[in-house]
Amino acid sequence: MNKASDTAERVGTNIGEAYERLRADIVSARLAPGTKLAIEALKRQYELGPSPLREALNRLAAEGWVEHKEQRGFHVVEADEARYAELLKARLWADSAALRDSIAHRDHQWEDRLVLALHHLLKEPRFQTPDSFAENPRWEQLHRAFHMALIARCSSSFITEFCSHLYDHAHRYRQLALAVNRGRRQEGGEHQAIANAAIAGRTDEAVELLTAHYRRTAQIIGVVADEGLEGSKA
Amino acid sequence: MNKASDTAERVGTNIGEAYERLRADIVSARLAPGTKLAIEALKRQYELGPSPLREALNRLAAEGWVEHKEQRGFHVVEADEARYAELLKARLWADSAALRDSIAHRDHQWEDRLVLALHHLLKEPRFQTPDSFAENPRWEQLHRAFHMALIARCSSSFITEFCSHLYDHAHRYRQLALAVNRGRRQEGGEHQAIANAAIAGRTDEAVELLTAHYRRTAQIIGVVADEGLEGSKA
DNA sequence: TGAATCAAGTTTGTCGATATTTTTGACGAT
DNA sequence: ATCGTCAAAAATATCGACAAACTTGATTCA
Repeated sequence: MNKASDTAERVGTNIGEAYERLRADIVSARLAPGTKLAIEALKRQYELGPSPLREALNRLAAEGWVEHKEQRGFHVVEADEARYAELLKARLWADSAALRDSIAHRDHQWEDRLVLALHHLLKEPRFQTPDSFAENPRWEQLHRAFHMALIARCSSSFITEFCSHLYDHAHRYRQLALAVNRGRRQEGGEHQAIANAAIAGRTDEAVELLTAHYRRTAQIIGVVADEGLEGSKA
Repeated sequence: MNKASDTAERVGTNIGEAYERLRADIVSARLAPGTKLAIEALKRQYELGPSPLREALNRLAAEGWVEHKEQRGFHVVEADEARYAELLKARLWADSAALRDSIAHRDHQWEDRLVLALHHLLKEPRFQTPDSFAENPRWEQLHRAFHMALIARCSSSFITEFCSHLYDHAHRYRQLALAVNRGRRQEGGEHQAIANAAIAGRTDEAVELLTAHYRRTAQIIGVVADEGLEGSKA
């Protein structure tokens, strides 16, 4: 009788719920880096038993969201500048490779999906209200969809999944920065330009624009990690 | 009283044991692709309770070793040629990038570690007995250590961990192939040549040799995946 | 014969309780 | 005061039991 709501909410199992909610709370920075995730406390907060929570935490640990030390519980993984620099390097690299391969394998279906993703993204306002600093969650969702659409035709799902993974980790840093930085990014048609180059098959240009896009984001977040990884460019 | 052995075996927690053993059984192909991993059966086989097993399975699911469907349990993930092709592409790309960066950041400590890893690898016989097809597990361990030593100086741990992950998945395919193929690979000094080029700072040559090494392995395993990923070379 | 239905059996997902380990905090010795 | 020791408290890891979901196989109807 703990699913007492009257709305039809057949979401799934409790472990699924525990996983989704914990993950969302970590990525959105509602759970700060380093926070201890004690089972007893989580049980009260999420109103779930220990088993679903522990199983969810194990999955999150494997995905790099929480750290697990035997007999010492789970902690939200730290987020410092050094880690962000490593994340950015991996991202510049992985997304460049994925985009190159995706463009090389492009087809009409990919193109259509990309055009739509861009269209929807451009229509959506980035911030909740014109003068708030809180991001519009719907925008974030469309932003993610756009970036995934770019690399959708990459021929190795290991790589696209890796990119997807890195995207989420980067998103966490963006959210963490928002809580401090309160800078409001204006990206003047960057997404449009990337999509145009990709669709036209101008691979080098598309990759260049995409990496510049990431580097600019990184600068706003406030990390100087411009060295880049050797060989990330063609 | 279930740790009744008299030998001092303080390995750790049960979830650690469940994780290690399940993982080892999957990677070594003792558990075939597609095998159902029913909790009740595992409880008997590994003599562990359901909680450690479920937690371990959740971690393995996040790492791509098992698939989990809600209310339908866990299965060892399938291993077909298409997946192997995608794995190989990711590997060619990721290891090339990691090796380039590692060489760019090389130092004496890295060099020494690499030389030692190579030395130990060359000393160890590859197969258990001269005419068996079963690989020597100690050799496999040293082989892994050698490949990790190559990319150890890569400046993004996200990438090295990704490579490490891909290595293990590739290892599983190697083990699966051994059960059928029984081909005995002779690699005439390939590792030596890669290490030499890397230490000498001949980046392009080292990457070339490494990718050739992977492609040759793939051919032996029997998959034609030579297209490669665009942009994997400098 | 073949498809659909339904009940029995099996398995998953979940909880509460418990043993073991870690952490806390008080106490006393240097 | 500082350090070390030890007991009390808290937290983790684990188990066994149970409810809900899925699977199986027998039975019925066309």
